Amino acid sequence: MKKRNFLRKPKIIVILGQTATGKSDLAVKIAKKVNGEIISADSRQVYKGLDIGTGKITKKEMKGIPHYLLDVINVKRKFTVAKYKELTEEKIKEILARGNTPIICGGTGFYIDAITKGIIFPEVPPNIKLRKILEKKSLTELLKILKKLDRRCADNIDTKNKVRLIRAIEIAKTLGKVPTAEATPPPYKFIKIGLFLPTDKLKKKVEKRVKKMFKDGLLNEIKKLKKEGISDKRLKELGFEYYNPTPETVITETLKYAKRQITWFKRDKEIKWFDASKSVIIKRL
RNA sequence: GCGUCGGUGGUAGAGCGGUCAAAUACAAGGGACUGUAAAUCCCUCGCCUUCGGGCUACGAAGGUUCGAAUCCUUCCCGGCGCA
Repeated sequence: MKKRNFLRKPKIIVILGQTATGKSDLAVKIAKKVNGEIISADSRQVYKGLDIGTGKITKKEMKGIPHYLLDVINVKRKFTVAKYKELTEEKIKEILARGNTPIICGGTGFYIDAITKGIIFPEVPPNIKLRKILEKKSLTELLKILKKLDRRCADNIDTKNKVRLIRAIEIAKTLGKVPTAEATPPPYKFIKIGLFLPTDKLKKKVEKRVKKMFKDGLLNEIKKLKKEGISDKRLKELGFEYYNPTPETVITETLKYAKRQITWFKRDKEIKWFDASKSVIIKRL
């Protein structure tokens, strides 16, 4: 009995899915039942000061459950998946050491996969200077550069995707070549719970949520960011909520994003999906 | 009422005798994704298809022409100007 427990991989609960489906709520509920501690998986909630626009959970809503990977960096700086992976793996270990259950909760599929599939990122941090130079070049120019550095990679890359081309060059320049995709399965057992809503219900939920966002002072949040010296360009990067938002644009953009999220999650067959409008869930675990 | 400009695919909007099922953008649908990921990129997008093509389409009906979204006539609808 004892032996089997010892050999079993520690369990980690993952709650993912579309925006506005109530992931945070569910995470807190589950955390209460299983001595859980929550790690956010949201590429924007990591920033301090992006609260209303990102729909960040409030202190009150946390109901005393510890939350991590929220507010870990200044908006002026840039966060990356690799950093996310590093910090999250650290947190997982800490939580497990305490004898609690880590719960990863969020909608950024790439971040979740980084943890869950153990993606190994080549150790080449972004080179802003280089990127600035490369950005001015055309696709064919970039491809030519990459071809010289790493023929094989150039033959396989999406030649129309500038962002990817630039990153490949960045890696090849420092490593000599671009390593093939790598991953090591993490020593955990992930239980993936996906939340979704039927289109009409999602729409209503998003509308409600966006209205509340404006009522809660999204515009003030933006004003504050601007006062802190955040440029328009940066605000744009932070998402459609942060650049000249109106309730209409935010609603339609959110819905579009929700669809893209589904495209991402669809290919992960380990996810167990639940209709968030039907309040079943929990139980075993 | 007269004059004038216009009516094009889900929307906006090109085309103004053949190369037009109709540029482009957006919306929609599908997909990719290994350090920007709410990012970035790709495909499909009238109907049918044995993927060669076939059929129906640019407000409506006629007409001119070998050939019309494109020219003419009438009608219907909308904007503007004059009464």
